[in-house]
Amino acid sequence: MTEKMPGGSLEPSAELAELFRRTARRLHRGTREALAPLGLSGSQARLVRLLADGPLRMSVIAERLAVVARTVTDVVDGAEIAGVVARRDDPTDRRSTLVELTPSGRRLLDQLDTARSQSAARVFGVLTEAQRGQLLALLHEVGASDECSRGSADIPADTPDGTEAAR
Amino acid sequence: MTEKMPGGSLEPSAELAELFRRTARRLHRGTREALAPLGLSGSQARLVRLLADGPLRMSVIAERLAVVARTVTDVVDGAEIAGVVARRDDPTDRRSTLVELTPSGRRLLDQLDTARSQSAARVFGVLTEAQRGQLLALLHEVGASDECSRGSADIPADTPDGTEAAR
DNA sequence: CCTCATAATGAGGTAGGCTCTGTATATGCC
DNA sequence: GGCATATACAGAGCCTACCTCATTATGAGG
Repeated sequence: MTEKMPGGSLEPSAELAELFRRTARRLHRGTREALAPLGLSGSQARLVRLLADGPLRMSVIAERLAVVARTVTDVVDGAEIAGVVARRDDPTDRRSTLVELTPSGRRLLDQLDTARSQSAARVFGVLTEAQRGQLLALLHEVGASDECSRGSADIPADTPDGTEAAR
Repeated sequence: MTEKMPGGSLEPSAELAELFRRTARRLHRGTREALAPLGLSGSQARLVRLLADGPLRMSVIAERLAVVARTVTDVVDGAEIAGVVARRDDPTDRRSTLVELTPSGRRLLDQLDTARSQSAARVFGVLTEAQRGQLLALLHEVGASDECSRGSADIPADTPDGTEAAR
């Protein structure tokens, strides 16, 4: 199965990866176009959605968005400039900062949802309801195996196994 | 779980998009890590693989990689610096340039294949063979509906009302 | 007080795209 | 032959979305 196939045939996993890449890129583009009129980037939009339920600390945001903390600073910076979120001191810990939606950010929530649904539908709309369910289930399964390979917040010192240590 | 359901406005497509994004990112990371020891970036690796069957014109590469022509210049630049491809004049058309693998690039093909398979397997390995087939079929279907979003030619600009035009 | 951990951020980098502009070269047409 | 147009590439510069490393506050514990 790992032998190469002259003529362009690919192994299932590799082809899967290729197709995945393409589709993800299509989604990315579509999302960006849908978001452009709202003045938000994709990350900023995800941040806004994340804050719909209330203020969060930067570090919590990092974890939820599965990015390193430093990245959150930039995302929040951008969203703050766009006027959709605001930083506020955490009264319980003076080291940390809370990020919350501004009224204008809150008003955007609906549009964000619409934009996302529309751009997603442009890609997945060709599937039947049942197929979308299938795809969803498969992706959930694939995603469920993701626990130690990706540290949203670091995993600095002791990697238990080290199979993935590449930095 | 991390999603609330605001009146059911979270459609399956949107969740699909989110999951897709995450998985694609995981793939991307894995690929990059697998490629790092070979000294290639992901684009460069795709280029090398594309050239396995013989030299190609820049414009053809752009089409196959689904990027704009200008991007190919940079990818080829990088791959040329890495010593895995070389530019050559097209004898049949003095306007165009052919890109071909160097011997060292050709030697990399196997490793590239291995790296890709391994990193893809790390993500999709949790699925059964049948599930992978299912996923592949679904992605093919999704991808088949593409056609008009690539930035190489087209865009007939037939929406003069401007409400939806993002370009 | 001293030390260590944690929270956020400043500085700087990478990958992978994009556009707009400019410049050869080839070819069709008058 | 001369000119317009299409093709192919490159320079310059922008973007998103990440990353690492080092630094500054602050908190917690001995």
